[in-house]
Amino acid sequence: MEQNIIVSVDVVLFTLSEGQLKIVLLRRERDPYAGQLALPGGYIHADKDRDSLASAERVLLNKTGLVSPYLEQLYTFSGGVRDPRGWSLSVAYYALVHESLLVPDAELRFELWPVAAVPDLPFDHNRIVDHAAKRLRDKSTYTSLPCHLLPELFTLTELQQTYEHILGVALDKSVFRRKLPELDFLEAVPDAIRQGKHRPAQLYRLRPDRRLTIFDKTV
Amino acid sequence: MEQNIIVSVDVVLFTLSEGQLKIVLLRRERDPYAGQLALPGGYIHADKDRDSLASAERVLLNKTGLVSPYLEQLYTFSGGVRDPRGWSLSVAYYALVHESLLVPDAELRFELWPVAAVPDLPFDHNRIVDHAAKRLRDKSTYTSLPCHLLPELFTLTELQQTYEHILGVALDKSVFRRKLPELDFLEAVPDAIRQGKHRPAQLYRLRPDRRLTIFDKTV
DNA sequence: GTAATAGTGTCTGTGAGACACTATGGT
DNA sequence: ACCATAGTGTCTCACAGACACTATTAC
Repeated sequence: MEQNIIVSVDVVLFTLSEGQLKIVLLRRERDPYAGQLALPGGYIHADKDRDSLASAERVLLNKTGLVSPYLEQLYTFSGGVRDPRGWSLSVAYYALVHESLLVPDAELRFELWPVAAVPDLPFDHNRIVDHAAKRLRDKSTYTSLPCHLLPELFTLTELQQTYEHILGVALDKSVFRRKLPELDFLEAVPDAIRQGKHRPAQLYRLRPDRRLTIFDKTV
Repeated sequence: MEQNIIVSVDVVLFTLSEGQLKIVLLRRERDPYAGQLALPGGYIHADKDRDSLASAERVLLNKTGLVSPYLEQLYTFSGGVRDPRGWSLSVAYYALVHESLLVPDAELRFELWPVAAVPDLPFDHNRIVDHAAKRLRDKSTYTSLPCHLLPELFTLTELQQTYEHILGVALDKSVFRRKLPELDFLEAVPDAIRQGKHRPAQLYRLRPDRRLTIFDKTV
């Protein structure tokens, strides 16, 4: 049963920075494509990893130093031509984190690139990024997914802007505020008020038991 | 780079029979679990298969003798405990065919089981079936997916009944007929009329360029 | 004629969208 | 006082749902 298949995971790690959707890329340390920017990825270790999700968590921790609160399997890419080493299969995941978790580190050198301007990547990583961005956008139209790009506490205006940045369209404030509470995946944090130059705003957080709420309507 | 991972594909093949959603199961010829009912599946052959989709097509052809007009990747299942032979990874696919394509064959012995009453299956095949059924139901609420369970030509009433069988709810005839044409994934076949005991019905077919139409509303 | 299925017309309530409005802070 | 942002009220149009209606066949 000699299959000679290279089995790995790759992770598309999204964050929102400077009002743009961005992903984490890092310079490959080894061949093939040593020195080039690519997605965080690595072999599945059958001796260490419970399953491919655990592999993705391990890769993410090793390469970016973080544990993502949201990590979901995206799609599996495979074939004989995607990796010069031979027939390969990669289970792709995508993750969402708030920018503050991406602390620059001398050891872990990663870069943030806008999804709209990702450079040419080795393997079929551009295809993976496109697939992930489409999934994120599609799923954001009918789920609470964008919450995971925000810090733990956030205002409704910030949440609305997050949806707008991902979807690329302006949303009506009144409509947005009417719909979201009905879906009750948010809870107002008592006495938590965002102070600013103007009228203070109520802070909300994602209900712990509602990490991904699916709406029956579009947002 | 000795990974010792068993890499395979499994296929959940759906059809509609006797007004019920059913799947194809077959008796395993080899160990492990020889003689037991399980999903059609097999190793990925790196020397033969272009990618895992090609593996799924080959497995389907070998085990059921058919080429499915609709075949989509479902999810990848993996881990150290799902197969007694060791750490394994299976890319699961699901397919939809009209009942007429499932011709019983002396060589290829497969059985049709209602999704609502699938027996205990080896590996994590019950989980795969559940995942596939959920995907089919979810996706049927906002896409033209159920078309693929019908023959090439069908009436609007048959299409409506197909949606009803999958979704498990009754739909209003008038609403259904108002919505579907707007989505123009169907075309009326000129002079093709279904004759029966009563008023004849116009026959439709899926537009070849619209194999999977995604609605912006629910059906 | 009746029965049965195909296919259409019409009313109504809900809710998305548009947008004007009020509220509350800083300066 | 004014500005900026937070947050709400209200009108309208579109459309899903309900259901009654017409149309066309077999008998």
